[in-house]
Amino acid sequence: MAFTSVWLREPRKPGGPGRSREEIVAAAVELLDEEGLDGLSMRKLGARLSAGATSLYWYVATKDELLELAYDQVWGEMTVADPDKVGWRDAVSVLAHSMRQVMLRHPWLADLLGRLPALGPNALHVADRMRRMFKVAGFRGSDVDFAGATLTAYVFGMTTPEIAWNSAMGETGDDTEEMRATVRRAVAEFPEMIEGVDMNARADPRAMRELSFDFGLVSVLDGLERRLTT
Amino acid sequence: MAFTSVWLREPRKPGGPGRSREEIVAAAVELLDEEGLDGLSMRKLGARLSAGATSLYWYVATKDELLELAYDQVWGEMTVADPDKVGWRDAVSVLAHSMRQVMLRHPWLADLLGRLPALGPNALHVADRMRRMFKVAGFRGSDVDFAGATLTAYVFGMTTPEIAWNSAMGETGDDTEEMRATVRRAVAEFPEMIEGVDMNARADPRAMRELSFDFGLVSVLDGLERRLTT
DNA sequence: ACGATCCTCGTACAGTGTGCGAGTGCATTT
DNA sequence: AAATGCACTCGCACACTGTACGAGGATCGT
Repeated sequence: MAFTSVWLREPRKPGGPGRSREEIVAAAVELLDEEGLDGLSMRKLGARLSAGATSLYWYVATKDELLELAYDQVWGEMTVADPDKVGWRDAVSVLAHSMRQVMLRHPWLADLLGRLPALGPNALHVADRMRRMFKVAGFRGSDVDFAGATLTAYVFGMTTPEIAWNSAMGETGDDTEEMRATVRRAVAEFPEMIEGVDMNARADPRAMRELSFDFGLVSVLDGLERRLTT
Repeated sequence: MAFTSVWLREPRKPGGPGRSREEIVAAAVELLDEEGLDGLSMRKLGARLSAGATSLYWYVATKDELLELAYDQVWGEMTVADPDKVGWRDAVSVLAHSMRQVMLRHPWLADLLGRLPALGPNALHVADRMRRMFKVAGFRGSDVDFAGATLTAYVFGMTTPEIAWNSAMGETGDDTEEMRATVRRAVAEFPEMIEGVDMNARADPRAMRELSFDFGLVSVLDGLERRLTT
């Protein structure tokens, strides 16, 4: 059996006197936020809960299961609007921005996206609502899924490099003049690139990324809308 | 100093009598293709080259550097067309499909995308050519970068879950009836989702993903094109 | 023959996930 | 009250990881 997931098997009975799965997952998310995916180890997590490392294995079968739980936990932070009230374009747009914000808040999410199936209740809830949005928009049949896949692909694909950039820059936030110089040297032989690097040097990176995200989002929404009228 | 990269420092002089960086990187790519990102360890890679694990550290400062090199290596597999000959839409479309194919061929790529800066020569070459494509299309200023970011975001965001799905399904390729049943149980309480799952059950997954990719790609290209006319 | 330089690798250390089995405390049954 | 059983904790051990260090070998210019 190649395919397993926490969500496809019965959990242990809750309500016992010991620790709970919830607080373990909450602590895991905390630790992940503070130290990143590599910073989460069973021993460290155990220490944070004043427990032995192997105690956690009573509540969770493997570390991967724990990651699945933490993963779904943050899916719960996405805000989904009702397309019947605000219109499908606004609803989708709000969801897209919300996804981006959640990813920026939990940078380790990007690492998990490509590795875990999104079968948790929170992830399914978001997917369910998104399907509704695109049905309200007028999509039918497989196109509903296609449109949803396109939207999430864009958001994840756009935000993932943004996160990589943030963490590469470390805590300083902005890129230093020195490092911009070395990058310029690296792209020296690519004429088109030099232009781009020089342009970006004069701009506020954070605002630039916001602009870039909105530009692409509007494009994607326009492109999807066009599928409806033909 | 938070930011480092192989590409921003001088490499060791090549041409010595010993092993070369090239064959190490080539072996690393082989091993990655066969066993995935977790399957690559310095000891295993050393064994494959009939060398001690720590010998490799003469050519490469850390394992992360090696990954950066392997990463850029496969960027070299992308095929870039000349937009002056085939038109920008075709050129971009060919590149997008090529990116997807390369990712499917080297599934570990998806894991690295969010973690490494793409500063290698091959990655820069692709970025350079893509800039050209969008300039030929008519984009100016920052919009050139925005359009490029949108396109790559879509391709990576679409292909990454596809890879995750493939590897979750393991070698069987297709999803079994049994597992489709368990998934159906997981989504039982989300009305919109059930419909989607049932629909997909009757379709060939591989063809479906191809369709989905093309649907989104056309949408993105249409959306970008619309930015030009306003 | 003698360095110097390039290159290899054994050993060691701190860290990882987790299987196993012994131990603790509480609840229920006898 | 005693005994049984269950829920839970955790120390130890194993196989594995990346890589710092330093001792050795090989090849070359002189």
